[in-house]
Amino acid sequence: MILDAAARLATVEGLEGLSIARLADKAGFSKSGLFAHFGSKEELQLATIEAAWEVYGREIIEPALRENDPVARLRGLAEGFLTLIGGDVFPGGCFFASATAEFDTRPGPVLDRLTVLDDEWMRNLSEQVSAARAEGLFRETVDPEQAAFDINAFLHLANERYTLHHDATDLDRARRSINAYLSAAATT
Amino acid sequence: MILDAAARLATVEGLEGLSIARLADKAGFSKSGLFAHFGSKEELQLATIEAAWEVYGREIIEPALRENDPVARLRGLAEGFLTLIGGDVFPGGCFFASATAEFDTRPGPVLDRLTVLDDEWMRNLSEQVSAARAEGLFRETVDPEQAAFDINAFLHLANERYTLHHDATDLDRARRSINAYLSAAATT
DNA sequence: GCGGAAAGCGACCGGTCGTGCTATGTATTG
DNA sequence: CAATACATAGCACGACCGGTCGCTTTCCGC
Repeated sequence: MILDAAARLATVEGLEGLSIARLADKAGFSKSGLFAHFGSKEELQLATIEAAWEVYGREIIEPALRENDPVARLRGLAEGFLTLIGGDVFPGGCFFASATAEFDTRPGPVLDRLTVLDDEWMRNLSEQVSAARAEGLFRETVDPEQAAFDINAFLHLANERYTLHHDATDLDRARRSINAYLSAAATT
Repeated sequence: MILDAAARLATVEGLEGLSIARLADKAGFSKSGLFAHFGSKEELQLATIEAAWEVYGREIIEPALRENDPVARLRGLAEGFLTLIGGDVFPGGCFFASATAEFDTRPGPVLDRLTVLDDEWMRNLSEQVSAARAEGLFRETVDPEQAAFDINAFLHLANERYTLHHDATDLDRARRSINAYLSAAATT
């Protein structure tokens, strides 16, 4: 519960800007009481990352991977992301986009973990493209990593712009672009 | 000169995380001496934004807009962005991507200015698409704002990933995607 | 050569940060 | 019932933050 609040707060104030005092206040603890659970701020950040990743796994990845064909899984990942962003779970937009933007020039265990999880997200996307190609649903000319890059690009910019303007138009733009992209990649 | 250093530093430490003391140290001034030039930290941030925007105008926008046909201008904007990102002017990646990610949940004059400049950047892109359509270079089915969104998405993700991994592959991915996109939009 | 404005400096303020150390309650266990 | 483990709170610390103040230096118009 503490970590869920931490993840939510981190999208607004940043993972580093999230102060232990404010988080403790939000969770109804004293500063030192909360601090005792984690040995350091970095441990708190790492635990917050895991909590956020669990949300993504539960809300996006697992439901999407339960679909039958790879194209549906791909659509599930994208739609799950856009739905999560459009909801109010993370008031400051995608947790990992915020955190990565903040830590991309701050080497250390936090950035390492964020990098691993971003790679895993990209791998999830590209694997579905590979599978779609293997099943003959996508053209052979479609490069899985390039396709993962493109789809992720639409999702990321939608997140940025929606966080900024809270206008669902930007989410729909990503939906339209991804639809067009998948249609162009399809064999039929 | 101070503001150029500020813009460079801000991409690494963040526009808010950039402390007056560290900037003064970097620029060879005393803290109070530097502070006297700006009435507040916010004024410093706003001045830094203007300095960074001038770099973008000089290095990307103006050269690109000197091209003859709109498609070349579009390519110029994209290539100018990727070249600037790939250079070492902004060690922490695109200044505006960093700053916007940091301030997107922090209302105030800084966010207002960032929003205006982002709109202007998007307008630059979409206007070239409109012009290309008007000159018969792009299909009538191409939506200028949607196209600007898509191209900007490729550029933004390339920036994120290049800042993270310093691997030129990500810049090339954006180049490839934009090339494919422009080819698909062309009438020929 | 001189006077005043401007620029730059160091010291300092109140506040917040992360982080230790210590005490107090509160269960659990023998 | 006593003793031990654990969760939480209180408090103080050093570091750093943005910001202020008064002093010194520098420079320019006369």
